Amino acid sequence: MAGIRERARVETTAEIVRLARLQVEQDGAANLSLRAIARSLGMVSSSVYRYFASRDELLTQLIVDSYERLGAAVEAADASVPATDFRGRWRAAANSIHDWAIENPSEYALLFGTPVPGYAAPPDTIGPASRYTAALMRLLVDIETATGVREGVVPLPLQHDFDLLRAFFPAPTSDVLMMYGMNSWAGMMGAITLELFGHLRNVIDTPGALFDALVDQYADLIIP
Amino acid sequence: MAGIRERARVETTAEIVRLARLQVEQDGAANLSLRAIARSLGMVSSSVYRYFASRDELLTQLIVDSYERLGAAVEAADASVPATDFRGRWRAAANSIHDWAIENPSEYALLFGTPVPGYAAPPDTIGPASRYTAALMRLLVDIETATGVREGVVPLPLQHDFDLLRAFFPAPTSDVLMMYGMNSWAGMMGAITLELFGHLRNVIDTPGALFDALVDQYADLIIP
DNA sequence: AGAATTGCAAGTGCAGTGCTCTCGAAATAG
DNA sequence: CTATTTCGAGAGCACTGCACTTGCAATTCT
Repeated sequence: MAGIRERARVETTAEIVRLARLQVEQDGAANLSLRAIARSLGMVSSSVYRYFASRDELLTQLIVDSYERLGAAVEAADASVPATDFRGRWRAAANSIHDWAIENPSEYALLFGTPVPGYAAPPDTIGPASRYTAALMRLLVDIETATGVREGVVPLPLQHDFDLLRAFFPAPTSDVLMMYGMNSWAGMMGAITLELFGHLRNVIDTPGALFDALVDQYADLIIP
Repeated sequence: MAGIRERARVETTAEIVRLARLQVEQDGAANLSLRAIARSLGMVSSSVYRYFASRDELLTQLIVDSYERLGAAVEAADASVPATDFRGRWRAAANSIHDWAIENPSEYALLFGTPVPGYAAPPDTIGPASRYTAALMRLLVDIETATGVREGVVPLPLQHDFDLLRAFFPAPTSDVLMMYGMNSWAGMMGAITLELFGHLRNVIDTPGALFDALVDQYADLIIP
């Protein structure tokens, strides 16, 4: 059952992905090339096609992998704090995203940077892509379940959007908290993007401190 | 004095930039090529070097142009509202960034998306790059000049960062307002980036409404 | 009229890209 | 122990480049 062939396939696939990630890191996702991977693998280009049907399929694999890793990091961070310590959970989750981005800048860029021209993400990516946001959403649900529903109104079109989002989660969440969640999500991703893509240079010398301070402000927003 | 040559030079330069922008739009900034521009211009590649010393210089010009246009849009929006209507000014400025991004997605991506691999922005870009933020900063200064200084403390490292930033502006601004400004900036850019790069798909059907709602929340933050 | 600007041709020196097809050697399955 | 599947290699197809320099002639400016 082990299968020397099966094992070889797994290893080669992993090696291809590893080299592809390296290539994306150095030349950007737009210049990912199966031939170059084959070359550094000491293989012939056609052989790589035994493992990935196309360049785009390989790219999709890279994206899915990165989303999964980010999602796992957020889930682990969230789980590492007592479930009722909402502020701690929020801080841990937010920091895990920030840390992951700083440690894997090219992967963050692959997920949240400029889309690759000519590449359209297939539906397979939707699930993995929503893993980290689902973790954040569960935190919101937990907060409101414990502390009571928030009163307040959001603009009508957003009410509909939030209704659709709520459908995917066990306990409902109020419009206001969802709105605060959006605020925090946008701010968090914006701060990371600005930092990682160099827009805080000559502006903020301690981006880590800025991020922490922002996360605290978001905590005040989502936790009563 | 008109100078047929001078005029031709200006026109050709503009045409090169126009075609370059088109190319960036279609294939991404990483694949910007002087040869391709020369081809669509009906010129020979070496001639383009009479106008731009290198590919990177052309790219820099593109970036500077885009920053200037964004800056001009924000300044115009800010100026189109009575100076004392702070909420109106904030809304106008924020919306002008959002609108500009939606109307010029590839330019927004060029400025705020993944940095071009192998390209380092020269110092010439710093000035233009800070034009739109300077406009926002002036709004903050105006707000605090009119409504009084905010009390409150921010983490120590940020105090230093804010001190350096303040040095560039006539009237000082409180740490707290600066912090709220950072919050709004990050949130705004984050929301636009998420929308433009497709991360709100399957999440929010009315991104415009979300942006407006966020801008209102930021207004509550920066305007007493 | 001399100087500067511009475009062209040609060249240097470097490459590739994605993807398909056939064929033989090996590993597995029956 | 044969039959099937798997996989790498090689060749090939269709498509093309890229950045940047040099020498020369025509045009425009001063």
